[in-house]
Amino acid sequence: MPKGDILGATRPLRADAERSVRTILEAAERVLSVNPGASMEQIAEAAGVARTTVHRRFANRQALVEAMTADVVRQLDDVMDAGRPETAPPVVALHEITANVLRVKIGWPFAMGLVFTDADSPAAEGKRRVDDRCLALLRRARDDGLLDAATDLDWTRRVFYALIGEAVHGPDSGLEPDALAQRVVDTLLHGAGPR
Amino acid sequence: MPKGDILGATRPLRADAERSVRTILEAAERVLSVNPGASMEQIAEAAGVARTTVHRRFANRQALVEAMTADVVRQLDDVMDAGRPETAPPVVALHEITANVLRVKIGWPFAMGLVFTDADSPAAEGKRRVDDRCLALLRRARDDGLLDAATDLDWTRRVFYALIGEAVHGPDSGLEPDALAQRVVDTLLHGAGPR
DNA sequence: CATAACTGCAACAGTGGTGTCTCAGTTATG
DNA sequence: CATAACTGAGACACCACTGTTGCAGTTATG
Repeated sequence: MPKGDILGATRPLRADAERSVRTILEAAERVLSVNPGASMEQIAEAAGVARTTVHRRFANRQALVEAMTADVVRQLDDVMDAGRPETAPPVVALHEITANVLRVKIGWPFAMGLVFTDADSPAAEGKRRVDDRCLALLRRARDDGLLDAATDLDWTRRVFYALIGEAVHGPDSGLEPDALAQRVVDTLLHGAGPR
Repeated sequence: MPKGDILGATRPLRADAERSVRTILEAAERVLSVNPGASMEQIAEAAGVARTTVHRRFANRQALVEAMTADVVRQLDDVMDAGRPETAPPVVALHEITANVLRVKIGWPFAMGLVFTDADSPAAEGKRRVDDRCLALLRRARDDGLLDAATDLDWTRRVFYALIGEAVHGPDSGLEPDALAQRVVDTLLHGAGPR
């Protein structure tokens, strides 16, 4: 009775089962983002599915959560690709990537939170890859004179993440991702001081 | 058998009991900052105290957590007072307050996290007071030309909080609070762009 | 120093979540 | 269309945590 998706050694799921998995993942995100300690029962209910079905697809809570973070990391990878951080002009890539990451974060706040706090999650190496590409982009930005030459890139990257995290909170979370991205990038580059 | 500290209607605790309360609060912070879902048992163990004693002082988990957040909010109040945000020069107050808040946050990361995420905690009105004073300080800073005239103060405040939150993470959390504060304020005012 | 307060320990019932199993009914798929 | 996969439902044992009580021994305090 193979449940884990550990290294694709399992036969592919039937189409409806695949759909179940998706539904459960999305319901879990909705429920856990409101109450991180919610029970499997509550998640199942939100997914419109029996609790046993959840356990059929995910051996335990941890497996479910790991699937969520893995999914989000995959989305982040896609988003990075779409932004062409290695080739596009730094400002453009920065804005593009920011807006798209915001989109992901708005839809998956819980999973994103985990990816960016739990250092020892199985999605950690994927996160590191994203970090590296982000860092490389910032280095390009600095070489272009967009950032101060003395800037600590690691700190800058963390500030960047923090700004993204902050942009989705509060009263302006309903704004267009592009508008939010504008604000984030502007703040990252210039702060709140006079121009 | 009065347990709650609700509105000081209870007889003052004996000196050793008072000490117990403190020990438990500090142990709870230590344990919960590592594992937010830790059991009362684990907290009691970390405090070097029987589990029943924890329950004697705090009716339930919620009461314990609320005591922690209340304590932290009180510390924040003190810190704000010490910074004289209404009278001292804005730059000075900003730096002073940042450094002191960092000190609090380093020692009480879990409770601080709650205060700044849970909007409906009983410490909410205390938090709002802190928010207001912070906002007033930023307004003074803007009037002094320290911030751009068009700056959205609410956004700036949230960025300020986020930067403080970020400063205590990562590899530099061991730095002097003053050095961290320097970095936070500098980033808040100028961002990462060229000067 | 006498008393009241505090503590540890052991035991207890209650609660809620977890993970598993079976089975009957439905649905996708070659 | 025959088969294999999937689902919901009910039931089950299990477990960890919670919150309370009683009691015997210790400690602060007037």
